[in-house]
Amino acid sequence: MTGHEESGTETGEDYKLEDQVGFLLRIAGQRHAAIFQNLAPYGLTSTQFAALVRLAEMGECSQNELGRRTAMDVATIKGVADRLRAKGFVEMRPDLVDRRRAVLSVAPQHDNLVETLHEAGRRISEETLKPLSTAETRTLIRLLRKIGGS
Amino acid sequence: MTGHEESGTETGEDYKLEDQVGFLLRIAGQRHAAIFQNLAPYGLTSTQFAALVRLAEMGECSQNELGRRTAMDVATIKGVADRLRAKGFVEMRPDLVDRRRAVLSVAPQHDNLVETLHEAGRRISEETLKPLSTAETRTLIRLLRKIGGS
DNA sequence: GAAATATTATTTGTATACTAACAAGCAGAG
DNA sequence: CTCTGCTTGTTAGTATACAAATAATATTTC
Repeated sequence: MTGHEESGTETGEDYKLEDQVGFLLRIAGQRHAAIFQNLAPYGLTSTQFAALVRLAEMGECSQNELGRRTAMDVATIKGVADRLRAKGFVEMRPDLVDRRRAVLSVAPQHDNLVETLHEAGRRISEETLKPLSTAETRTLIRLLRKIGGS
Repeated sequence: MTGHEESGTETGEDYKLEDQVGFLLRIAGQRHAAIFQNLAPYGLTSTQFAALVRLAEMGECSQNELGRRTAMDVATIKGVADRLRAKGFVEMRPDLVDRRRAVLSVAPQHDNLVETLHEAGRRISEETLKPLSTAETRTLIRLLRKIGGS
């Protein structure tokens, strides 16, 4: 049942799953997720981390805008924001001007939180990129950004 | 509230979310998933596609082994296999030798399925890699394989 | 001001993806 | 043969991720 090479015709330029971008992207993402889980503070997941870092950068932000700035769907950012609120990292108050909006902000009691996050983030990226040289790292970042659409 | 640069000390080598591998991997994966959804035949998802291609390659295979060969967890491959069976692409029969096992195989009525899958797979990879040159493509594949752990 | 349009947040449904726990079966050591 | 350890498949729980639909509110256009 190994017959994917019936004859010597040119149609059989065999398709290798292991060489496809999508497959490799998934596997690289899996390894990164595993590293993240080991090194991220407070049990934050990768998306929770991203949303929190971005929110700290912006000070205050509506939920949907935070989603757009972290490449998350409206449904996804809702779940992430809910869990960040449940963990006490994020606060929510109604917007007095636009009554549709809820304004998110980082809970004030976490003062050096941002520094902790940045440091952890750097370690996580470093560990993920450990198999690469400095030049390769720069190249990978550049190419990933290109196929991501920017 | 933009204060992440309190002074001119060297601690403020600012952390850019957009430059982190994990963030870029997620976004690249999102774009690939969108392309996949547009070009994949029979409404197959990326993981369903991978499992099906691999199973066709192997002829027959236990569920767990198929998972290992496609980089999927036992819990993940179960869901994928269930959905492939529900769609009629995959059949399951008990293993007579090892009574724990269930042997999976591609349903026989889909004869040119593999060719269709390979062709679609090539188009999907091509579209995903469209922003890159041929040399860049080769480099990306190589670097992704490296950080994926092989 | 009223109507058409857009935005914000929510909810439902589907599909990965992992952990952890479990039962059943298999294989080797003693 | 029995005990131990391993593999196989299943289930439950948590967390992305997206589509699609909905309700409430803003904005734009006339």
